Amino acid sequence: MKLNTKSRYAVMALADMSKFPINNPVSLRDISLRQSISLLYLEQIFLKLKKNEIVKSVRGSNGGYVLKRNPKNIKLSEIFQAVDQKVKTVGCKKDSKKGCNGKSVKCITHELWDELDIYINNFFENKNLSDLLMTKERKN
Amino acid sequence: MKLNTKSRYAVMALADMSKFPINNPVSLRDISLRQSISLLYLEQIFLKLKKNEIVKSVRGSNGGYVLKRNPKNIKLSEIFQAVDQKVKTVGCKKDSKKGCNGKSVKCITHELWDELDIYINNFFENKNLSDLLMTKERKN
DNA sequence: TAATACTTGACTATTTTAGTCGGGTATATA
DNA sequence: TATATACCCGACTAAAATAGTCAAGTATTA
Ligand code: FES
Ligand code: FES
Repeated sequence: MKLNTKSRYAVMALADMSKFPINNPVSLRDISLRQSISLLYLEQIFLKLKKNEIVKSVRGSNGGYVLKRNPKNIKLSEIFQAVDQKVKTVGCKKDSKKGCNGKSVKCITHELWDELDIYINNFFENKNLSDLLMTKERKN
Repeated sequence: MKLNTKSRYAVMALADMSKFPINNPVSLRDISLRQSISLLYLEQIFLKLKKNEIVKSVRGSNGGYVLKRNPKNIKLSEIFQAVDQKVKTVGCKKDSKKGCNGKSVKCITHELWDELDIYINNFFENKNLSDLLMTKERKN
């Protein structure tokens, strides 16, 4: 079980932004340099964050991205959803005839994975961006 | 975030076995048929379960695998460990010079992922095989 | 002695992930 | 108004991980 880079980078980048005064556009170039994340990859990620109303963009020189809401009100679950990172541990697929098809007859483990999904999502529901900032000294 | 088939199949197969009287060898062929899992893949999985003292094998005809302990005493965390499914959501690698290297300077999100890992592992620590069996009617 | 069933390492196809490329458009400021 | 900055967006590709197969066994029992 691991996280993909898209989600990790999204959280890293947004946490980076949260350290600056709100309404002050932060350019992806700067985030890219500070966090060592490919600029082009960041662009891809921020497009999704924008579509999902987490950030808004300011074009032109001196432009960048701005958090659309206070970090306190941005839950990690929203960020994950925005970058298409779903928590889905069940293995059943509607199409398959045999085994796990999750339809009429659920397999013996189906309920377990459902429970796990809810459990993990719960973690993300209860964390927001500003939670990340209030840990003792941080350098980058 | 998702689970790989190895872990899912391992849990499914062991849950399947738990339904039979202990000391009664269950052949992989039977599990394969009941759970629609490739026999050859199951063999691979059970090799690991055996090495990790979760099952023991009985060779020859009428042979098969037997749980080494009572299902009550087999935690899901052990099963996951056995099939090399680690929960590891941090992104840092020791080698990389820049960004997340998890050494002297941990990035702003490192602690978060550590916390998440512990949280998820906790779920597996507190579930055992027999927990899966005591849900109302189950067909397969 | 035939059939069953475990043993093991190596190999391969498929899918997913991570990241790049190219060719844009909008805006600020000099 | 020219130019640099920085967002916009779809398509593409390399690399890694996953899922599963193959081949060639060995041990045991009926
Ligand atoms: S996991 Fe849903 S039916 Fe098996
Ligand atoms: S996740 Fe460990 S340093 Fe970034």
